[in-house]
Amino acid sequence: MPVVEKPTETQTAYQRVRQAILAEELLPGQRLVEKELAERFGLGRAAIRTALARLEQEGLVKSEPFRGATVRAIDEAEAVEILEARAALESLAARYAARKATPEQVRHLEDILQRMQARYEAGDLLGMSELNSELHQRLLEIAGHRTAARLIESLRAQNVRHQFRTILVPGRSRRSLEEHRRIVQAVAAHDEEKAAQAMLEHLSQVAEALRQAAASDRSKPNPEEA
Amino acid sequence: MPVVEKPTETQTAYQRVRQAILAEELLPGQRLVEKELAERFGLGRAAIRTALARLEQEGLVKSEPFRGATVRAIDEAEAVEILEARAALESLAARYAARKATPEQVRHLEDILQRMQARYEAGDLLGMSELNSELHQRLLEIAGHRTAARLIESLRAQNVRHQFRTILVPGRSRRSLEEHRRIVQAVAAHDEEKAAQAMLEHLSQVAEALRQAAASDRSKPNPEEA
DNA sequence: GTCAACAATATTGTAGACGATAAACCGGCC
DNA sequence: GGCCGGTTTATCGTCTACAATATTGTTGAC
Repeated sequence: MPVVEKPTETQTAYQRVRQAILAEELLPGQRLVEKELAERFGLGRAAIRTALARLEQEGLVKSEPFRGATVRAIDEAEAVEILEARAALESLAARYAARKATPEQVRHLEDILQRMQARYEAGDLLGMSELNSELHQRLLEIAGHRTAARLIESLRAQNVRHQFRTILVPGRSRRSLEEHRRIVQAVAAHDEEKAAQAMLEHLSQVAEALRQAAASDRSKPNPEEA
Repeated sequence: MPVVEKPTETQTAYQRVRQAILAEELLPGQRLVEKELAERFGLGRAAIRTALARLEQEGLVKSEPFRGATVRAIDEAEAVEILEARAALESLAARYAARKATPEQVRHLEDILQRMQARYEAGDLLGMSELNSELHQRLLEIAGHRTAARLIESLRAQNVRHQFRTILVPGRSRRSLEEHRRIVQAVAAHDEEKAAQAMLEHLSQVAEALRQAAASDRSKPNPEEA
């Protein structure tokens, strides 16, 4: 019999609501009525309530007294801020990864890189983006810096809605591939300084691409967004 | 008549408990029984409950299902991690501060620096530490990077218990003064790169001092800690 | 037709009771 | 004396009900 610790309602509430926000089933600005969510997920209002409190602390939800909670809307300027903070922290993590990576871990990173290359050549930008996330995730694990990891995860969650807006910037995917290659090379060489620098530049480039994408959106805005 | 928005119980609960932890009235490892806290602060258990949830998300409290919450204990290794993360983020903030500081703001920074110098010459290490905090705080305000500011504040809160352990390291205060001077100079000169670098080095030095203090603690542990 | 006062409604904030769980306790057995 | 089983207790997790508040809708005067 597997030891399946029965999770408490509050925990599942937190995860379900969080997941719904990350999956964009709940959109920014949307009201989060406690009773509604309770029924939707088959949970009690108390559970939803504390979940919302935690999510607010995490920055995914905004709530005002007696007026309820909404999914926090993050505009372009803030998305850039978040990316900058991520850059600072992931740069730290990359430094740690360069210090601690084992040969096997390096091989794994290089494997991911190769698969990214294959997706790039196949023109599969979405698949590339997934591998991108996997690479960053793996670097965090190698770094073993739990404080940085926690913060980065939180920042990444806040930016889910903006994560795909850069991949269509012309030439971006090619440069992205190159940036990742430099990061992995530095980690493989245990060059801490270079790894930190490469990661910082990489995410700065992402921020720049996001600015461009946002600027292009402003000239021909997306009609889907009512 | 001033518009004193009557705060809700949950909000006051959050602030009171948080304050109590930061003031070290509630010590690491100490149990946080909901009913006790409710009576102590004259609030309902529900309010305390959500306050604890938020504080857990913030990293100040640790709680396990059905076993209650405790003030999270942060050991030396984690304190160093937290300082490193702070360094990365405050470095970013210093870069922004260098970019955006007005002449008046620069004067204010220099004023704080002068007062630090005075305290240093008077041998008033505690006063110096206060001005230290004020300087960092002021830099954050000048930077105007709210994402970084939020994270830094959270990290600083987690390290309150370790913040004074470095000031007795021999020669530390003199070097600290010099490090701050370099930061302010770089900001005054609007040299972003230099400001970021100076802040990174400063906090790395603090981390180093903390390691030393911890090592010295291990050779002759403090008898006060039962 | 517009605006202000007021009533009705929806939703959150708070209180208290009850069931669920884990730790502490107790008694019997070896 | 130490260990295992059940029992008790403290505390948390959840539910229900009610009070407080903001928002919406309605009425009436001008």
